[in-house]
Amino acid sequence: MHRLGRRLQVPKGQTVVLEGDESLVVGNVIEGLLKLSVVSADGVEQIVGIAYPADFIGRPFGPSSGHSVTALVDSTLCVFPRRAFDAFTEEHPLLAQALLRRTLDDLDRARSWMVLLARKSAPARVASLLLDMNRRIARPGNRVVRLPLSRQQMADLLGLVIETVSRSMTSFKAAGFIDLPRGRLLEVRDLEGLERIASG
Amino acid sequence: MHRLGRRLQVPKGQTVVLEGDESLVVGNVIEGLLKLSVVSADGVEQIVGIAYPADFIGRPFGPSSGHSVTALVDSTLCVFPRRAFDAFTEEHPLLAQALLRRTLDDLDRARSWMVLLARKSAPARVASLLLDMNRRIARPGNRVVRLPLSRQQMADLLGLVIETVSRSMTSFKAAGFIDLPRGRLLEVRDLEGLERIASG
DNA sequence: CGCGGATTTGACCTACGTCAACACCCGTGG
DNA sequence: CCACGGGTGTTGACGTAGGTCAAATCCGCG
Repeated sequence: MHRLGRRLQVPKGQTVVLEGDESLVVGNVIEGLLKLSVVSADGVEQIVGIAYPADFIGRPFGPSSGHSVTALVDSTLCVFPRRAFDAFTEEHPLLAQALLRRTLDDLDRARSWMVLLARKSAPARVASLLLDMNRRIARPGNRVVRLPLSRQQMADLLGLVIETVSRSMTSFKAAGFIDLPRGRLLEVRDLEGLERIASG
Repeated sequence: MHRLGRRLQVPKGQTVVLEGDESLVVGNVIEGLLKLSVVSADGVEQIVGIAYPADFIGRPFGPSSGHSVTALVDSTLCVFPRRAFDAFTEEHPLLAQALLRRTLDDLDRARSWMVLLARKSAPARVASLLLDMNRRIARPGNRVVRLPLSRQQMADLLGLVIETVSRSMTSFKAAGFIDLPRGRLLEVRDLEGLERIASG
C-alpha cells in the first residue's frame, strides 16, 4: 500500500484540501501537524480537528470535503490520489477495516469535543487543550514544550476569542499551574491543578 | 446480513447502550428515534447525536462506547451481537465499506454540529434544529409536525438551557416564522426567515 | 535599532444562565 | 361536569462569563 502513495512535503500555512472541493488526495500524516477547519459566511474560522502524525486525512468516497486541511507547521504526508484509493479499498478489505476503526475513533473524539464546546467554561476549555497538547507533544526529558498553535488558533479551536484564551492562561500562570517563559513556550508545573480546572 | 440480525422493540426511554460499557449490540434503526448522550460528572446531559431510521448505532471493535443510546420514542431496531458482527465484517468487505461511508458521513455531521455549538447564537441554534427536524420528519401534506424532543432535550442537544430555547421559540412565533398551536406541535410558516436566523 | 505582528491588559457591554413565579395541558377521581 | 395535581412549558428580574473595542507591551526579524 505504501507503494501507491508518495511523500508530500507541505510547508507551514499551505492548504492540502479545500473546504467544499472534492478531496483530490487522501493520506496519512507522517510528521507535522495540520488543522481541519471550516470558515463560515461571516469569515469566522472554526477549527474542527487537529491531525497529528499517523492520523488519516482527506475524504474518500462520495461528496466534497466539509472542511479544509491546512498545515500548521511544515509537515510531511503520505498521499494517494483519491480515486485510486477508492478503488484500492475495494480490493483490500483490511484497508477498509483499518480505516473504519480510525474513523470510529475520530467520531468518538469529535463527540467528546462537542461536550467541551457545549458545556465547559472558558478556563476549562483552555486547560483541556493545554493538557492535550502537552500530552501529545511532550518528549520525556524536557519539561517545556513549544505550542504549535498561536493564541488565535487556540481560540478558533476552542470556540473562544483570543483575549479570553490569553486571560485564562495568565490566570493559570498566576495560580502556579503553568509557566510561560516566553512566546509559545509552555511548562506544566501542576498537572493535577490543571486537570481540576479542565473538568470544571 | 439481515439474517444475522433480529428485530428489537425498544420502548420510549429505554437505554440500549450504556456509556462506558462495551457495546454489546450494534445495529440499525428501523423506525423511531434515539438519542446519543453523555452525562458529565455534575449530572448535566449533553446529547451528542440523534439517530434517525436507517442510521447505524453502537460501537463495533475496540473499546467501550463513549455515549449512551436511548430511545426518544418507541423504536424498533435491527440488532446484531457485537462480537458476531465484528467477525462477520472481516468476511464481508462490502459491509465494512458501507459502514465506513456512513461513519465518514456521521463524522462530517458531528463536525458541522461542532461549528454550531462553538459559534452560533442561541436563536441561531434553535432555528437550525427546528429546520433540521422539520426537514427530517415532515411528511408531504401535513404542514404541522409533532416535535419528538421535549424542550429539555432540545436544550441538551444545543448546549443551552431550557428557558433560552423557550424564549427563542416564542420570539420566532412573534416574528411570524413559525406557529406553535400547542404543546409540541410546530408549523414552519416562513422557511426563509428561519434560515436567515439559523445562519446568523 | 526599529518595524509589524502577536500577545497581554483594561474598561465596558450584552447574551445567556440562574432563580423564581406562573400558565397550560391532560388525566384522575369526586 | 368540575376540582385538583403534577409535569411541561413560558415569562420576568437579575447576575455574570465572556465578547468587544482600544491601548500598551512583547517579541522575532531584517
